[in-house]
Amino acid sequence: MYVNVAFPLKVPLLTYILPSGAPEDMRGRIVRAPLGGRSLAGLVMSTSTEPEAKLKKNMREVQEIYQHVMTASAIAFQRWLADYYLSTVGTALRSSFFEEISDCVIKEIEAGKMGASSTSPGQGPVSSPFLYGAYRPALDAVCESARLNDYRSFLYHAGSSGEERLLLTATMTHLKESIAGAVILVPEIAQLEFIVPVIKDLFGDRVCVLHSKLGRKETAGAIRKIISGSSDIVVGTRSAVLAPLKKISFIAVLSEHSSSYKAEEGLRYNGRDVAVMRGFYEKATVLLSSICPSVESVYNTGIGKYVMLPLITENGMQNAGLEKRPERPKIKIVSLKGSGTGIFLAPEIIKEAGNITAHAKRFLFLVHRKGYSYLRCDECGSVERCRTCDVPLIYYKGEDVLKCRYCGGMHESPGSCANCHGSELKSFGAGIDRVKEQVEALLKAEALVIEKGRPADHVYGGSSPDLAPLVVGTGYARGIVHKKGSNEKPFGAIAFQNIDALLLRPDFRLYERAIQEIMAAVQMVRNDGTVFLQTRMPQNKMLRFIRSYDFSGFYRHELSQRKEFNNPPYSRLILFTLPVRNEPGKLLNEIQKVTAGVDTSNVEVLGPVELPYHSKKYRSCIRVLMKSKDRAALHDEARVTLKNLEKLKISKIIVDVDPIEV
DNA sequence: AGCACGCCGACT
DNA sequence: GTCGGCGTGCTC
Repeated sequence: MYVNVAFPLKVPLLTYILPSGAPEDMRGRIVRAPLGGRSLAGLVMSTSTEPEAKLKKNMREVQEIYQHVMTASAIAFQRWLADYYLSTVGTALRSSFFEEISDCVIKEIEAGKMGASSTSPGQGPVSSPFLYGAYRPALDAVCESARLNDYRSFLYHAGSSGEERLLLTATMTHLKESIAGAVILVPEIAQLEFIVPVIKDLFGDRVCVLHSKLGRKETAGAIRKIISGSSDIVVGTRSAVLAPLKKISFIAVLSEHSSSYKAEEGLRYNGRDVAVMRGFYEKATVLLSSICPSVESVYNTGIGKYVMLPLITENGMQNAGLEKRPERPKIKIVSLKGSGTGIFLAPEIIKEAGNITAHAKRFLFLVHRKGYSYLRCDECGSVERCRTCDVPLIYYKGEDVLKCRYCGGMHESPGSCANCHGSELKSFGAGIDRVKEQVEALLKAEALVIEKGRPADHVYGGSSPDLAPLVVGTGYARGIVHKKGSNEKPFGAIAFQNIDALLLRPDFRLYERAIQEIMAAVQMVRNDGTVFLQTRMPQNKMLRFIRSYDFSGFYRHELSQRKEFNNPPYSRLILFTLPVRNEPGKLLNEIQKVTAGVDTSNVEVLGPVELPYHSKKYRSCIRVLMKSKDRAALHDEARVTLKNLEKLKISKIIVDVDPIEV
């Protein structure tokens, strides 16, 4: 007997001889085997009676055989993971806590105390059961599927993140007796504090938490609980979807639209997509929910891949003894069209900000640019740009310097235009510092600035920043300002100072991002409040859909656009990025030769192109984007292309299947 | 991942 | 002349 073993390394499966007397059921077991000069734990992926003849001579023997850690379906899932993300099983295993698993298995064997521990029941539900009546149709659909013990995915478009959690807890309460293994995903660690206590109330000690900020020991502890069987309900961020549960009957993905589910290093998987596939392999029910679902997911409900759950009706809420769903905040388009170039805030918004703060409520100005402004030559109209990245440089007034947002390069404030040597360089456009300046001048009050990388040492009028009535911030302000554990909405109103900055980027997903960002802002505003969208293009179709919460109009229009330009979800993308250290001329040529070999009957190749790369070690990067309607053909061509690129041996290659930022 | 092999700069 | 830098290759 021979075994094909995967190691948590970037190596293919290796074949070993089994010692006589080894058990028959080797697949899914951990073994220890010699590799190079050392001995390493690996996973038996398959067995064979007759290996390739040429290997027979130098084949080595398995040294130690341990227990099973994976079922046949878990192995199939690992193979899919490696395959789909154009990687190796070893790399997939490494992302799937294999090292922690093998450590734990080997340690426990040595200590001689391996055995199934008993599971303790939870304390029972604490949330009032009558609430769940409102969710009846959605709830019934999910529960019925779960009881069938077969794979199905649902998409729930919730009215608020509270509703998302409510359907989840309702489902888990109803399925309490039948749930055997569950994974609940949230996009960011901060969200865990809202959901973990609720799930712990239901399932007690069966719950464990898994996220990337846990230390080595904590991760090892969580993995030990999971593989020993004492914990079968895992709540966590992206990586929790790979938790080594033996059985999974239910998977939930909250805020499924979030780009945080996409891994940006290592195996670049999308936690939401992996959740769906894991559900498929484990015959689990998958519940995706969001206050603003991704265009992909809505498309998937259209083609029958997911089931769209019915919204909670006003009627249903009344029948359940609930008050009518409160009014949502108003979304108002404010035109800056025709205003002077030095005006960054419409009088209407300033007036409302004064009004809001006068009533002891808070007002947030969201600004999507850093620093003070760009600099433009008054003579020739050219904007100061970064010499290496060719993006406009940002002027920081306080420090009197120009910085490149891309490479971080800093330049002394120039006295004259780089283009025509004109001496009049004027501020143009507004960043967060310039908006703060204008807010303070117009409202004659101090404003708090919240920005990533800027210490929050500013204490407003002697009290804590939590109370500052006027706040100017980037999107980052969301995480900071939300009061812990409170259901109260932090703001009376929010203004997107320049929504056009979100609508004019060269990315086919920009409208989707914009609506998601606006809906996230809506969640932070009191129901009687307003979200202002300041724009110089008030007739923009997307803004008009968003203003009236017309989601179906939005998705219909967006899908038709995606179809017209053959963008996802109507096509699939695979992106190769090759960072380069010096002049890429020659390399570019060689890559050109590789990509020229692609069979373009089904697959489109864009590039290679040289682009700036955000790193000190590398000067730039070369990108090749492959695109196709046919997923299988795309993967086949991409696999061949990757092999040929690897043959060049000039650079490391970053492979991104289903990239988000293109 | 580790460990070997291998080809160019500062040292006894 | 050697010691050692870490860039590429291999591990059943």
